[in-house]
Amino acid sequence: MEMSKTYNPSEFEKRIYDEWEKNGYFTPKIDKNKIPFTIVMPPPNITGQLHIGHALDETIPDSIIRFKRMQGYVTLWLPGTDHASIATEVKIVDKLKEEGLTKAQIGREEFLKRAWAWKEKYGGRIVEQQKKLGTSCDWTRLAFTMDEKCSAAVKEVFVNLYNKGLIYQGKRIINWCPCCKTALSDAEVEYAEEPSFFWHLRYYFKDSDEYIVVATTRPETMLGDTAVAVNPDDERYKDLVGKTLILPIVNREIPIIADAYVDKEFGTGMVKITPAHDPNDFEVGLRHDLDAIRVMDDEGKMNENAGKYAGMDRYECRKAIVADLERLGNVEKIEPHAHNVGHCYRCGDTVEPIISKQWFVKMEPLAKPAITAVKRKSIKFNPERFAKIYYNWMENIKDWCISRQLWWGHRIPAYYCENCGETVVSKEFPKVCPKCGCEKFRQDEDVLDTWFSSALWPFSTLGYPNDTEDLKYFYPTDVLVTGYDIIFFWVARMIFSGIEHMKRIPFKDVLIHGIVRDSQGRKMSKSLGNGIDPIEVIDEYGADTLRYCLINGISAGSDIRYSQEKLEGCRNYINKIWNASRFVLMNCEGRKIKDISECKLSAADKWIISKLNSVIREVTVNMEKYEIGLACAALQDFVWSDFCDWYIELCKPALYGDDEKKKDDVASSLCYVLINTLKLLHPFIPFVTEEIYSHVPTAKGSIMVSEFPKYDLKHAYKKERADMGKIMEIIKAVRAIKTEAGAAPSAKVDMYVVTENKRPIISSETYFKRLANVNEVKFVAAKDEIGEKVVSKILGGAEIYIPLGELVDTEKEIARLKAELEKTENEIKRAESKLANQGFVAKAPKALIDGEREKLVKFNEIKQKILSGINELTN
RNA sequence: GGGGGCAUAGCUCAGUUGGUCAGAGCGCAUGCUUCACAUGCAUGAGGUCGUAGGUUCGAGCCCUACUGUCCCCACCA
Repeated sequence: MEMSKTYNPSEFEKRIYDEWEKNGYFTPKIDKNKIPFTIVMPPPNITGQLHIGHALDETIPDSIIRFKRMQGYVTLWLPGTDHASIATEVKIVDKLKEEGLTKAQIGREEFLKRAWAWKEKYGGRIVEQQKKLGTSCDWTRLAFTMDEKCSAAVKEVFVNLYNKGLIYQGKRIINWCPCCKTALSDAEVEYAEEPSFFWHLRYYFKDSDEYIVVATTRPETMLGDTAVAVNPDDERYKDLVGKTLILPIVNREIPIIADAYVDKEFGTGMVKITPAHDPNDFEVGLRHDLDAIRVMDDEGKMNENAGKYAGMDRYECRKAIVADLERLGNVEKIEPHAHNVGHCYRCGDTVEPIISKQWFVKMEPLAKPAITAVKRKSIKFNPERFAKIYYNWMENIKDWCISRQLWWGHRIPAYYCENCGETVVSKEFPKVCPKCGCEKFRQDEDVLDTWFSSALWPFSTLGYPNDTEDLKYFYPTDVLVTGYDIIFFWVARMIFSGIEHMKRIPFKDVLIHGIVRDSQGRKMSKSLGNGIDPIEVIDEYGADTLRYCLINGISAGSDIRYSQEKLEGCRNYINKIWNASRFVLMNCEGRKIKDISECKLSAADKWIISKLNSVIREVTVNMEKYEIGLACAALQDFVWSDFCDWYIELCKPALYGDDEKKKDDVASSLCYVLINTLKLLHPFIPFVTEEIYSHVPTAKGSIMVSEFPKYDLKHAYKKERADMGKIMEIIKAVRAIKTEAGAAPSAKVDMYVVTENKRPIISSETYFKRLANVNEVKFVAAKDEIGEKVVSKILGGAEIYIPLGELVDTEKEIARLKAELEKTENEIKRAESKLANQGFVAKAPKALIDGEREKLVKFNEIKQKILSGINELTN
């Protein structure tokens, strides 16, 4: 089948993906004699649709895995999806709301039924979208964080950590989202500065008209105050410690205590202490044995401890309390104040610090070896600077609140004896209470933080806790590719989990990428409406174009900008590849395509083979360093400039000639370069390369499982490379002469050459004819043999003269030569001053000094030639 | 309050261990209907590499300070 005239990706992408999948190319065959290469995919949420961030997140590892697969590794790219506890639950609740129902009304069992139905319905959607992108992951191993495998791992890990004392239940201050009605971990809270007020309140002493002033940003919490604290070193208040205050409105007696936590300099130096609603106050409360009085319920409404405010919403209550305090004369002043407020990362509601009984993971013992692993470079962050961010988090880590008051998720495997209240943590439902022998238990109502299961992903998906073949062969994985936004949520937790439970790091490299921004550098967001739907882009431009647009020119850790112009540029590049391939294949038709070792190769053939050889090395080296952007850039330069603009043009004289044998040789060389170029390109733009490859007569099978090109010293061809460089320089010079003189590029001209090395020029005459529209190449000993009306270009080692007759403007030519003279003289000056520098001659490497000397000689020669040229014209 | 990124041609960005490194793409100008491609070809204009010092024979590249800008972390009530 012929290749169609234009690049039309929609004609083949789907077909090709189906072929790959049908042939099982994505599924590795475990082979103990070969080296595995493994990547686990960051599991997208089942609530999600593929967005541009996913597209980037998946194109990078896909390029890496395709490269490694072609290099002969046994590659596994393991895909999966995440149950996304809160995100999914919120969606289900919303849907219930539309039906006029609540969670409580339908009950846990029915709710979970609906959640699973949701998963069945939407969980697969993103998978189909990933396939459109060309992701070469092993779908036979598709995992889900709540499938049997992963759930078994979660239970195993929970029980083990509990038995080691690393999971505990405690009543502590946690972040509470009144909207989602669940506890959150510290990582799940996002802080944003908001304009607010600083309320300065008067608290009177017991039986006195005197008062002190405390400042607060959350006046409603005063209902739960159980003390006022000052710094023990604060001379101003030393005498007040131990005195009793009367809490306004509530009329509770509260003491003034001394605690080092208080900053003397800030505010009034006196702090109201609310142990139930502030993490610091909670600590103070513990130290001073204060009561913790909760005044807010789980919905963010004031509770029975709030007296007459009970039932009010927290903000409503704030207003009411401030009004009441003002009326009572308890407000000293109110000043504007920018306040850092925590928000739920899922729903955006303001998070309340609330005292609550939750499950926690004790972090310090887990964090320590995880820090060491990175310090020792067992795990390497790329770019390295993200290791710092990681250390910063890990070294200051606090215990991880893992229980969530939700239904969708891994239910905590803790059971309470109905009789004596004993807690039993076990993988199975317990039979007998170890304490009282009773047989009745109820399971903890809560589920685990979504990230608890994500943390186990690199080994839970491979079969842990069972010692499976997969786990033995593929663990630890090789590289984790993800965005910097989830280093804390995910990367850090996988690292300590892998070390703790597998006794081995989960991956060797962490490749961090940035986020995709719009053309103006803004984050893509729903509210701005500047988001890009990757599926629409794929439908219009093809998956390869989108992929290339995302990875071309990226560097690790940096954000990238997406723009229509860039996208079109990438489409044009692929179109270029398409058409160059068409040209090669058209010229291979009916020809005898031989191995290049059996061909008589021209200088141009050897030149391109040598260039190809270099780019093979460059791509390979960069891909091994995960420098995808550099690999793409080097390749694009080779393909467009060397291969298309030069080599194909250099081949045309022979292809359009009548030497059939020569035509076979040129076609063979073109075909060789094309095949290897396609292979180099395949990891980045897999569809189009596969499609073209299928039309190449000498190519067999799928390019996806073909061997990646290898650098070969035999193909260095140093002499031909230098010769062709000279030829190309002359061609450019002739073109430039014509353009500058205002001659049409198509104007046939004679070319006079003064040179000591005629050989490469003689053998390249056809190139000058074809690429520079040269009539005839004539060698002369000196310029005066040519006559008047010539334009000259002095190159190192050759002088080029073109007689242009009437087109030669003597004045213009003199000016041009003078400009060139100036450039040359600058070069000479530069070289001279360098060589005059004692330090340079004494300390610089010899090759550099010699190079500088050679340059000086060369430019001096050129200078003389230009000078004589100017002289002649002036006379 | 800590920590980090970025600052190079009009725009978006490359510049690996300091020595042809001043680059690419887009845009711009001029010229091309040559049989792969106008989603193209050719030629060209454009930057004292944020500012000020320092190290070095030699600095976009290393060090220090500053300015601008973006981001992350942190309990300042």
